[in-house]
Amino acid sequence: MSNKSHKYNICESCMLRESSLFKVFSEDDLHDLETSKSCSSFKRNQLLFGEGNIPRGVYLINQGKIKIYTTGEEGKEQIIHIAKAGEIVGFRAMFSGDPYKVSASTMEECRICFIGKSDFLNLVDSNKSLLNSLIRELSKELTERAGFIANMAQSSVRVRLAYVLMMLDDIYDGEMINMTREDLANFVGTATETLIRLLKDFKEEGLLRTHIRKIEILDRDRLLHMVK
Amino acid sequence: MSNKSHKYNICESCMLRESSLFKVFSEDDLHDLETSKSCSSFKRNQLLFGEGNIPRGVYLINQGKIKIYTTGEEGKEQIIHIAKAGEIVGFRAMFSGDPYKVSASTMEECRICFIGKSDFLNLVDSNKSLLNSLIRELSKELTERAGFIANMAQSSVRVRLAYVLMMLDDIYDGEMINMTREDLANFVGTATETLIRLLKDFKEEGLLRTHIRKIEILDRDRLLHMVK
DNA sequence: CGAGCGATTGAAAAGACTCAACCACCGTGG
DNA sequence: CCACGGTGGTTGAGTCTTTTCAATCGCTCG
Repeated sequence: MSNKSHKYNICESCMLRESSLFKVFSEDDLHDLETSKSCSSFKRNQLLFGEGNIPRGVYLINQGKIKIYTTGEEGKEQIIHIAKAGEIVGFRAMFSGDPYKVSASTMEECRICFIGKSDFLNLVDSNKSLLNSLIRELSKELTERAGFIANMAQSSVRVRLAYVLMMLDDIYDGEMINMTREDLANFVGTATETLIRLLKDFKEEGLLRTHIRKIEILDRDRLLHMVK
Repeated sequence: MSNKSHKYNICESCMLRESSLFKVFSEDDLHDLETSKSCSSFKRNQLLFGEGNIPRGVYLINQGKIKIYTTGEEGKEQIIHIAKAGEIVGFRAMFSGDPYKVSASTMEECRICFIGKSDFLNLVDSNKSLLNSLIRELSKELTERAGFIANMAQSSVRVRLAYVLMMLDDIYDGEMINMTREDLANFVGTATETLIRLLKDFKEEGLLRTHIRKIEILDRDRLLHMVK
């Protein structure tokens, strides 16, 4: 199994034009960008960047999902965020210039565009509305994260699971939630065994159905009610 | 006991010039700002804004500490952040225009400048380096928050307390940590009783000394070692 | 077919929460 | 000046939640 990813510059179906962040660009801007980005395919479980790496650019997700996580000293991961198609990953660290404090890797087959640091910074520098979009985006995430912190700090594992399932239901938007029990446990911040037991409870209560690696939400309202 | 705060526009010792965010301004810009801001004194436990309020401007802290927190349905608070002199509070929600998702109130006597929404937005609009500073600031907080989430989600209450004490030691910078046990518990995300018992343990291990409403860190290194 | 990973279950132990009571300090009004 | 009430701090005991460890099962891939 080769670890290399296939590179190609011309991608017809590139999300570039779809991404909310890049909506603000003119066709000309986008054409310039076209020449400076490089698209690649990634298999499942490939690392985009790791804690401590120096940021070299940003990643625009065309297809697939990326987990952003930190790694504890005992190797336990904590998933902080799951990025989906249209999102830009890895631009926070670029402004500070500091090494990454988190890692990012693919959770499924992905198609991703890479834009080098200087190209991206030029782009940002020449376009104030992009700056504004970035600020809005960051503010939104900061707010989301406040809610996440409150939930993690105060709630039982049961409620935390309900909360995370609601987040994932949004992220997977229509599709079934598709991740290993271990990843899910690393998102909720609990032991895999505890997670499995709670999923079983939820299943028995008719809240969801489980499949191999997949979870089907049946009663969104009741889950939401548990959380708030 | 009057609940009104004393308003005054001229404040000689205003932190405006000290704040890292406002370093980028010229004296002229600052002079303009001088006319549009209004400074006030606040007593302990006064609310700056509450969850659901519409943002009307930003708050620049001259003196004192502000807690930013969410309130659960059962009234339990979760402190997300403690802002200190020099920080600007409440500007995230301004860009999105959404109502506040958090509340802010004073933890001690405070002196605070208020800058109205339109004044602030004009300022930001006319000054790209301020935008850049804001982005850097937001990125930094986002990174901090990632670490906080990981800690809250994965660690025992004991380690979470150590982590929060380290944060507070930075925030109180030299001074003793000064907050009620309840607030501290609401920061760590635990019951007040549990917090008190752990503080007692830490005290017996020589890590800190407790006073009324105050905590004196004795062995920073060992606490830091518990966390990482 | 065998290895290995992911999922699952059971049982015991540890951790944290709840409830209930009590103490200590502080400012107020009589 | 002192009793009073209130807030904040502390302690104990019992209970529930969650973790840990150990073992088993099923499926997929080489």
